[in-house]
Amino acid sequence: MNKSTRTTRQRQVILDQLCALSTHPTADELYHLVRQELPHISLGTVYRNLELLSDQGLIQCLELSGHQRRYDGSTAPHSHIRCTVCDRVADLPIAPPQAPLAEAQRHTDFLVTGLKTEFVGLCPSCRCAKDK
Amino acid sequence: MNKSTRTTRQRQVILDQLCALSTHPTADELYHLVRQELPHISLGTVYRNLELLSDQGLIQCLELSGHQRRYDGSTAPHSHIRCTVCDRVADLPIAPPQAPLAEAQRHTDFLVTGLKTEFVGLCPSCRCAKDK
DNA sequence: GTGTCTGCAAACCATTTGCATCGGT
DNA sequence: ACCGATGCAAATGGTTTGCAGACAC
Repeated sequence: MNKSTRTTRQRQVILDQLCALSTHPTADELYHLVRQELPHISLGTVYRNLELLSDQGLIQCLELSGHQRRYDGSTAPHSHIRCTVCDRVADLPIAPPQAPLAEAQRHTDFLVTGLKTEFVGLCPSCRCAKDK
Repeated sequence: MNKSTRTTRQRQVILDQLCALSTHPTADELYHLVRQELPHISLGTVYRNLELLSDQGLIQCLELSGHQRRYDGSTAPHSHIRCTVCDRVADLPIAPPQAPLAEAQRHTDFLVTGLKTEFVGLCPSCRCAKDK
């Protein structure tokens, strides 16, 4: 049986704000946004709620190869692309590429359960900066 | 023109040890190994050399979704699988899965340059632990 | 001798945690 | 009233950096 959770104002605002965004913010970025509505919220609370919401499957936690964790309000399956220069992340509305898990399984003593993919590239502004 | 680099004993030992391993060690794991040969080496030196060697293309730096960076003495193209429980990483001697970069490009204003893939699963020992 | 590299220790930065208090139920 | 959640601040842990002395060339 699952632990019961309460609907606090903090949790609700965090979820609402995240779902209203398509920028895949870091915990800190979201913290600053939420603070405009709840000026006394603490960063620890943001972290705790993001973990809880993602455990409940209401949001998605993106552990891409960048330096900071990012969060996505959409839980529908889609891909992501990350800018190799500024680490910005965008959605890519195509299904995550499939891979031959069965073939992979033939080559390892690990139990193969999945594949994580991440497109990489240059975001519009880093792309322009580079052209100069 | 590239900055010149010197062949120090530290750099050589780090490279040799890493290439002799197939365990994809973290900087800290490698540090402890290297210390058996060079007891006074510092962790900072290990980090600096790993970065330098990977800039030179002599080793590969793995930024998988785990918590720590890992390093691979082999630069030949191959895949990796990561244990979701203990973060251990192993080689997978199959070519990295291809993806339709051109199709991805049609859906984003990023300049798509590549795809990073990472198999995930359970390593033999975490798999056994789970069976109990 | 020049300029890179090292060891050491302190700094950094994202994330986590302990604790007293608050507030949903 | 109970117990989960919060705010605060300190702790953690991986990685980076400043600096004075050491060493490769």
